[in-house]
Amino acid sequence: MHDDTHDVLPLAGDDRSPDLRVEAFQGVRAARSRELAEDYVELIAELIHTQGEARPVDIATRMGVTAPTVAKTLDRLARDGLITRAKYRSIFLTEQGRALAHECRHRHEIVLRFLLSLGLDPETAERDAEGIEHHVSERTLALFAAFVARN
Amino acid sequence: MHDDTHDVLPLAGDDRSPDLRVEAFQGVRAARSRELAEDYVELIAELIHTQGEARPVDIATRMGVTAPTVAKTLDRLARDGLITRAKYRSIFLTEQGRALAHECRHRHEIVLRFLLSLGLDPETAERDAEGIEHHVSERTLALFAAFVARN
DNA sequence: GCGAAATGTTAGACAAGGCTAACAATCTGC
DNA sequence: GCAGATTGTTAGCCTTGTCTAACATTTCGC
Repeated sequence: MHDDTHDVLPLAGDDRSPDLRVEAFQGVRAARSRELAEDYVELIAELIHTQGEARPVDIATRMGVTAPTVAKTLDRLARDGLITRAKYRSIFLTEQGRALAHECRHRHEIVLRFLLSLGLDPETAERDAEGIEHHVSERTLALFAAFVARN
Repeated sequence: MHDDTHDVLPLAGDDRSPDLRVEAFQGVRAARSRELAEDYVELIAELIHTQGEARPVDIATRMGVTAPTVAKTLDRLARDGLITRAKYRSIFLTEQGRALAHECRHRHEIVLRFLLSLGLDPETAERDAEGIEHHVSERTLALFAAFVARN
Protein backbone atom coordinates (compact mmCIF):
# COMPACT_ATOMS: atom_id res chain seq x y z
CA MET A 1 0.00 0.00 0.00
CA HIS A 2 2.69 2.44 0.97
CA ASP A 3 6.46 2.72 1.10
CA ASP A 4 9.11 0.07 0.63
CA THR A 5 11.44 -0.09 -2.33
CA HIS A 6 11.08 3.51 -3.39
CA ASP A 7 11.11 4.71 0.21
CA VAL A 8 14.06 6.95 0.86
CA LEU A 9 12.58 8.02 4.16
CA PRO A 10 13.87 7.36 7.67
CA LEU A 11 12.22 3.98 7.51
CA ALA A 12 10.28 4.90 10.60
CA GLY A 13 11.27 3.13 13.73
CA ASP A 14 14.41 1.34 12.66
CA ASP A 15 17.11 3.78 13.48
CA ARG A 16 16.91 3.04 17.17
CA SER A 17 19.77 1.53 19.09
CA PRO A 18 20.64 -1.99 18.00
CA ASP A 19 20.75 -3.09 21.62
CA LEU A 20 17.05 -2.54 21.84
CA ARG A 21 16.47 -4.72 18.82
CA VAL A 22 18.64 -7.45 20.17
CA GLU A 23 16.76 -7.28 23.43
CA ALA A 24 13.45 -7.46 21.60
CA PHE A 25 14.48 -10.56 19.65
CA GLN A 26 15.86 -12.21 22.75
CA GLY A 27 12.61 -11.43 24.52
CA VAL A 28 10.66 -13.05 21.73
CA ARG A 29 12.84 -16.14 21.87
CA ALA A 30 12.36 -16.37 25.61
CA ALA A 31 8.62 -15.97 25.24
CA ARG A 32 8.54 -18.66 22.61
CA SER A 33 10.23 -21.12 24.91
CA ARG A 34 7.61 -20.45 27.58
CA GLU A 35 4.60 -20.60 25.26
CA LEU A 36 4.03 -24.31 25.19
CA ALA A 37 4.32 -24.68 28.95
CA GLU A 38 1.85 -21.86 29.41
CA ASP A 39 -0.64 -23.38 27.00
CA TYR A 40 -0.38 -26.73 28.73
CA VAL A 41 -0.83 -25.55 32.30
CA GLU A 42 -3.68 -23.30 31.25
CA LEU A 43 -5.39 -26.21 29.54
CA ILE A 44 -4.69 -28.59 32.41
CA ALA A 45 -6.21 -26.15 34.91
CA GLU A 46 -9.25 -25.83 32.71
CA LEU A 47 -9.64 -29.58 32.34
CA ILE A 48 -9.37 -30.12 36.08
CA HIS A 49 -11.97 -27.47 36.59
CA THR A 50 -14.46 -28.63 33.98
CA GLN A 51 -13.82 -32.38 33.85
CA GLY A 52 -12.61 -33.03 37.33
CA GLU A 53 -9.27 -34.29 36.06
CA ALA A 54 -6.71 -33.71 33.35
CA ARG A 55 -5.97 -36.73 31.18
CA PRO A 56 -3.34 -36.87 28.46
CA VAL A 57 -5.88 -37.95 25.88
CA ASP A 58 -7.95 -34.82 26.44
CA ILE A 59 -4.91 -32.62 26.23
CA ALA A 60 -3.93 -34.32 23.00
CA THR A 61 -7.29 -33.83 21.34
CA ARG A 62 -7.62 -30.24 22.47
CA MET A 63 -4.09 -29.29 21.48
CA GLY A 64 -4.33 -31.14 18.20
CA VAL A 65 -1.20 -33.24 18.74
CA THR A 66 -0.56 -36.94 19.25
CA ALA A 67 -0.40 -38.75 22.56
CA PRO A 68 3.37 -39.33 22.56
CA THR A 69 3.95 -35.62 22.00
CA VAL A 70 1.82 -34.88 25.03
CA ALA A 71 3.69 -37.47 27.09
CA LYS A 72 7.03 -35.97 26.25
CA THR A 73 5.87 -32.46 26.96
CA LEU A 74 4.35 -33.51 30.28
CA ASP A 75 7.69 -35.00 31.26
CA ARG A 76 9.29 -31.64 30.65
CA LEU A 77 6.62 -29.84 32.66
CA ALA A 78 7.17 -32.27 35.53
CA ARG A 79 10.91 -31.79 35.29
CA ASP A 80 10.33 -28.02 35.47
CA GLY A 81 8.16 -28.33 38.54
CA LEU A 82 4.88 -27.26 37.00
CA ILE A 83 3.00 -30.55 37.32
CA THR A 84 3.20 -33.88 39.09
CA ARG A 85 2.27 -37.15 37.48
CA ALA A 86 2.39 -40.88 38.01
CA LYS A 87 2.33 -43.56 35.37
CA TYR A 88 -1.13 -44.14 33.95
CA ARG A 89 -2.59 -41.54 36.29
CA SER A 90 -4.03 -38.16 35.51
CA ILE A 91 -2.10 -34.94 35.93
CA PHE A 92 -1.91 -32.48 38.82
CA LEU A 93 -0.60 -28.96 38.91
CA THR A 94 1.97 -28.00 41.50
CA GLU A 95 1.58 -24.76 43.40
CA GLN A 96 3.87 -23.16 40.85
CA GLY A 97 1.87 -24.63 37.99
CA ARG A 98 -1.35 -23.38 39.45
CA ALA A 99 0.08 -19.89 39.81
CA LEU A 100 1.25 -19.90 36.20
CA ALA A 101 -2.09 -21.21 34.98
CA HIS A 102 -3.89 -18.50 36.84
CA GLU A 103 -1.71 -15.79 35.46
CA CYS A 104 -2.07 -17.14 31.91
CA ARG A 105 -5.78 -17.41 32.18
CA HIS A 106 -5.91 -13.82 33.37
CA ARG A 107 -3.82 -12.61 30.46
CA HIS A 108 -5.82 -14.67 28.00
CA GLU A 109 -9.08 -13.23 29.28
CA ILE A 110 -7.90 -9.67 28.98
CA VAL A 111 -6.45 -10.11 25.50
CA LEU A 112 -9.60 -11.86 24.35
CA ARG A 113 -11.93 -9.25 25.77
CA PHE A 114 -9.76 -6.52 24.34
CA LEU A 115 -9.99 -7.96 20.85
CA LEU A 116 -13.74 -8.36 21.22
CA SER A 117 -14.01 -4.76 22.40
CA LEU A 118 -12.20 -3.67 19.27
CA GLY A 119 -14.98 -5.30 17.30
CA LEU A 120 -13.36 -8.57 16.26
CA ASP A 121 -15.56 -11.62 15.70
CA PRO A 122 -15.32 -14.26 18.46
CA GLU A 123 -13.68 -16.95 16.35
CA THR A 124 -10.85 -14.78 15.10
CA ALA A 125 -10.52 -13.20 18.54
CA GLU A 126 -9.99 -16.60 20.10
CA ARG A 127 -7.42 -17.61 17.51
CA ASP A 128 -5.48 -14.37 17.70
CA ALA A 129 -5.63 -14.22 21.49
CA GLU A 130 -4.05 -17.66 21.67
CA GLY A 131 -1.06 -16.37 19.80
CA ILE A 132 -0.84 -12.88 21.19
CA GLU A 133 -1.24 -13.59 24.89
CA HIS A 134 2.31 -14.87 25.25
CA HIS A 135 3.83 -11.71 23.83
CA VAL A 136 2.06 -9.03 25.79
CA SER A 137 3.99 -7.19 28.49
CA GLU A 138 2.47 -6.18 31.81
CA ARG A 139 2.32 -2.63 30.63
CA THR A 140 0.48 -3.47 27.45
CA LEU A 141 -1.87 -5.76 29.31
CA ALA A 142 -2.77 -2.89 31.63
CA LEU A 143 -3.58 -0.70 28.64
CA PHE A 144 -5.71 -3.46 27.13
CA ALA A 145 -7.59 -3.85 30.40
CA ALA A 146 -8.17 -0.12 30.63
CA PHE A 147 -9.49 -0.06 27.09
CA VAL A 148 -11.88 -2.90 27.81
CA ALA A 149 -13.09 -1.14 30.94
CA ARG A 150 -14.01 2.05 29.17
CA ASN A 151 -15.63 0.50 26.10
CA MET B 1 -15.21 -42.04 35.66
CA HIS B 2 -16.47 -38.49 35.75
CA ASP B 3 -19.50 -36.63 34.53
CA ASP B 4 -18.40 -33.86 32.27
CA THR B 5 -21.89 -32.45 32.15
CA HIS B 6 -21.88 -30.58 35.41
CA ASP B 7 -20.18 -27.38 34.43
CA VAL B 8 -22.12 -25.15 36.69
CA LEU B 9 -19.70 -22.33 36.15
CA PRO B 10 -19.39 -21.00 32.60
CA LEU B 11 -15.69 -20.29 33.10
CA ALA B 12 -16.05 -17.47 30.62
CA GLY B 13 -14.87 -18.26 27.14
CA ASP B 14 -13.99 -21.92 27.36
CA ASP B 15 -17.20 -23.64 26.50
CA ARG B 16 -16.73 -23.12 22.80
CA SER B 17 -16.30 -25.95 20.36
CA PRO B 18 -13.09 -27.94 20.81
CA ASP B 19 -12.47 -27.83 17.06
CA LEU B 20 -11.97 -24.12 17.33
CA ARG B 21 -9.40 -24.58 20.02
CA VAL B 22 -7.54 -27.16 18.05
CA GLU B 23 -7.55 -24.85 15.09
CA ALA B 24 -6.27 -22.01 17.24
CA PHE B 25 -3.37 -24.05 18.57
CA GLN B 26 -2.51 -25.36 15.14
CA GLY B 27 -2.56 -21.81 13.86
CA VAL B 28 -0.20 -20.73 16.60
CA ARG B 29 2.18 -23.57 15.78
CA ALA B 30 2.11 -22.65 12.12
CA ALA B 31 2.77 -19.01 12.96
CA ARG B 32 5.64 -19.99 15.19
CA SER B 33 7.28 -21.93 12.41
CA ARG B 34 7.08 -18.88 10.17
CA GLU B 35 8.30 -16.38 12.73
CA LEU B 36 12.01 -16.76 12.29
CA ALA B 37 11.86 -16.60 8.52
CA GLU B 38 9.77 -13.46 8.75
CA ASP B 39 12.17 -11.80 11.17
CA TYR B 40 15.10 -12.65 8.94
CA VAL B 41 13.68 -11.41 5.66
CA GLU B 42 12.42 -8.27 7.33
CA LEU B 43 15.86 -7.60 8.77
CA ILE B 44 17.60 -8.46 5.51
CA ALA B 45 15.39 -6.05 3.61
CA GLU B 46 16.16 -3.36 6.12
CA LEU B 47 19.90 -3.97 5.97
CA ILE B 48 19.90 -3.84 2.19
CA HIS B 49 18.00 -0.62 2.38
CA THR B 50 20.09 1.09 5.02
CA GLN B 51 23.53 -0.47 4.52
CA GLY B 52 23.40 -1.30 0.87
CA GLU B 53 23.87 -5.00 1.55
CA ALA B 54 22.95 -7.69 4.05
CA ARG B 55 25.89 -9.47 5.64
CA PRO B 56 25.63 -12.42 8.00
CA VAL B 57 27.63 -10.62 10.66
CA ASP B 58 25.14 -7.76 10.79
CA ILE B 59 22.24 -10.16 11.00
CA ALA B 60 23.96 -11.98 13.83
CA THR B 61 24.60 -8.88 15.90
CA ARG B 62 21.11 -7.51 15.35
CA MET B 63 19.37 -10.77 16.08
CA GLY B 64 21.58 -11.46 19.05
CA VAL B 65 22.70 -14.91 17.89
CA THR B 66 26.01 -16.39 16.74
CA ALA B 67 27.29 -16.52 13.18
CA PRO B 68 26.84 -20.28 12.70
CA THR B 69 23.21 -19.97 13.75
CA VAL B 70 22.73 -17.33 11.10
CA ALA B 71 24.46 -19.46 8.50
CA LYS B 72 22.25 -22.42 9.14
CA THR B 73 19.11 -20.33 9.13
CA LEU B 74 20.12 -18.66 5.88
CA ASP B 75 20.56 -22.09 4.33
CA ARG B 76 16.99 -22.88 5.23
CA LEU B 77 15.75 -19.58 3.84
CA ALA B 78 17.59 -20.29 0.60
CA ARG B 79 16.14 -23.78 0.49
CA ASP B 80 12.70 -22.25 0.93
CA GLY B 81 13.21 -19.81 -1.89
CA LEU B 82 13.24 -16.61 0.13
CA ILE B 83 16.85 -15.62 -0.46
CA THR B 84 19.80 -16.41 -2.72
CA ARG B 85 23.35 -16.55 -1.51
CA ALA B 86 26.83 -17.55 -2.61
CA LYS B 87 29.72 -18.54 -0.38
CA TYR B 88 31.37 -15.57 1.30
CA ARG B 89 29.00 -13.18 -0.45
CA SER B 90 26.23 -11.06 0.95
CA ILE B 91 22.59 -12.04 0.81
CA PHE B 92 19.86 -11.18 -1.66
CA LEU B 93 16.13 -11.53 -1.39
CA THR B 94 14.21 -13.38 -4.06
CA GLU B 95 11.00 -11.93 -5.40
CA GLN B 96 9.16 -14.08 -2.91
CA GLY B 97 11.41 -12.96 -0.09
CA ARG B 98 10.92 -9.35 -0.99
CA ALA B 99 7.15 -9.80 -0.98
CA LEU B 100 7.26 -11.44 2.43
CA ALA B 101 9.55 -8.74 3.80
CA HIS B 102 7.22 -6.07 2.56
CA GLU B 103 4.20 -7.69 4.09
CA CYS B 104 5.99 -8.18 7.41
CA ARG B 105 7.19 -4.64 7.53
CA HIS B 106 3.69 -3.45 6.87
CA ARG B 107 2.30 -5.57 9.67
CA HIS B 108 5.07 -4.53 12.02
CA GLU B 109 4.43 -0.86 11.35
CA ILE B 110 0.74 -1.14 12.02
CA VAL B 111 1.14 -3.12 15.21
CA LEU B 112 3.79 -0.72 16.45
CA ARG B 113 1.75 2.35 15.66
CA PHE B 114 -1.28 0.77 17.22
CA LEU B 115 0.55 0.14 20.49
CA LEU B 116 1.88 3.68 20.47
CA SER B 117 -1.63 5.01 19.83
CA LEU B 118 -2.81 3.11 22.88
CA GLY B 119 -0.30 5.09 24.90
CA LEU B 120 2.51 2.57 25.27
CA ASP B 121 6.07 3.83 25.61
CA PRO B 122 8.24 3.33 22.49
CA GLU B 123 10.63 0.77 23.99
CA THR B 124 7.94 -1.55 25.24
CA ALA B 125 5.96 -0.99 22.06
CA GLU B 126 8.90 -2.12 19.97
CA ARG B 127 9.47 -5.21 22.08
CA ASP B 128 5.84 -6.24 22.15
CA ALA B 129 5.31 -5.50 18.46
CA GLU B 130 8.16 -7.84 17.62
CA GLY B 131 6.34 -10.68 19.32
CA ILE B 132 2.77 -9.80 18.43
CA GLU B 133 3.17 -9.08 14.73
CA HIS B 134 3.40 -12.74 13.81
CA HIS B 135 0.13 -13.60 15.48
CA VAL B 136 -2.19 -10.97 14.14
CA SER B 137 -4.77 -11.95 11.54
CA GLU B 138 -5.69 -9.78 8.60
CA ARG B 139 -8.91 -8.92 10.27
CA THR B 140 -7.28 -7.81 13.49
CA LEU B 141 -4.67 -5.87 11.59
CA ALA B 142 -7.43 -3.97 9.82
CA LEU B 143 -8.98 -3.06 13.15
CA PHE B 144 -5.61 -1.93 14.47
CA ALA B 145 -5.08 0.23 11.40
CA ALA B 146 -8.54 1.75 11.77
CA PHE B 147 -7.85 2.54 15.39
CA VAL B 148 -4.57 4.21 14.55
CA ALA B 149 -6.27 6.24 11.84
CA ARG B 150 -8.91 7.69 14.13
CA ASN B 151 -6.65 8.42 17.10
C1' DG C 1 51.00 -6.96 -1.52
C1' DC C 2 51.29 -9.13 2.81
C1' DG C 3 50.00 -10.23 7.37
C1' DA C 4 46.56 -9.54 10.77
C1' DA C 5 41.82 -8.77 11.67
C1' DA C 6 37.32 -9.53 10.40
C1' DT C 7 34.08 -12.33 8.46
C1' DG C 8 32.12 -16.72 6.85
C1' DT C 9 31.69 -21.76 6.88
C1' DT C 10 31.78 -26.52 8.58
C1' DA C 11 31.39 -30.00 11.94
C1' DG C 12 29.29 -31.67 15.73
C1' DA C 13 26.60 -31.30 20.06
C1' DC C 14 22.18 -30.63 22.34
C1' DA C 15 17.25 -29.58 23.64
C1' DA C 16 12.60 -28.84 22.10
C1' DG C 17 8.75 -30.33 19.83
C1' DG C 18 6.67 -32.92 16.44
C1' DC C 19 5.70 -37.77 14.33
C1' DT C 20 4.82 -43.28 13.78
C1' DA C 21 5.04 -47.94 15.35
C1' DA C 22 4.83 -51.11 18.89
C1' DC C 23 3.74 -52.43 23.36
C1' DA C 24 1.55 -52.00 28.21
C1' DA C 25 -2.01 -50.83 31.34
C1' DT C 26 -6.58 -49.63 32.47
C1' DC C 27 -11.42 -49.48 31.89
C1' DT C 28 -15.93 -51.14 30.19
C1' DG C 29 -19.60 -54.02 28.76
C1' DC C 30 -21.31 -57.91 28.81
C1' DG D 1 -14.11 -61.66 35.27
C1' DC D 2 -12.56 -61.49 30.82
C1' DA D 3 -12.18 -59.65 25.94
C1' DG D 4 -11.92 -55.75 23.41
C1' DA D 5 -11.61 -50.83 23.35
C1' DT D 6 -9.45 -47.00 25.14
C1' DT D 7 -5.71 -44.83 27.02
C1' DG D 8 -0.79 -44.32 28.18
C1' DT D 9 4.11 -45.22 27.47
C1' DT D 10 8.46 -46.28 25.12
C1' DA D 11 11.55 -46.28 21.36
C1' DG D 12 13.23 -44.15 17.61
C1' DC D 13 13.20 -40.82 13.91
C1' DC D 14 13.04 -35.96 11.99
C1' DT D 15 13.46 -30.78 11.81
C1' DT D 16 14.40 -26.47 13.95
C1' DG D 17 17.19 -23.46 16.36
C1' DT D 18 20.74 -22.73 19.36
C1' DC D 19 25.70 -23.26 20.74
C1' DT D 20 31.26 -23.94 20.59
C1' DA D 21 35.45 -25.15 18.28
C1' DA D 22 38.08 -25.26 14.34
C1' DC D 23 39.09 -23.86 9.89
C1' DA D 24 38.71 -21.00 5.41
C1' DT D 25 38.31 -16.76 3.00
C1' DT D 26 38.14 -11.99 2.38
C1' DT D 27 39.28 -7.37 3.57
C1' DC D 28 42.11 -3.77 5.51
C1' DG D 29 46.12 -1.27 7.11
C1' DC D 30 50.27 -0.02 6.08
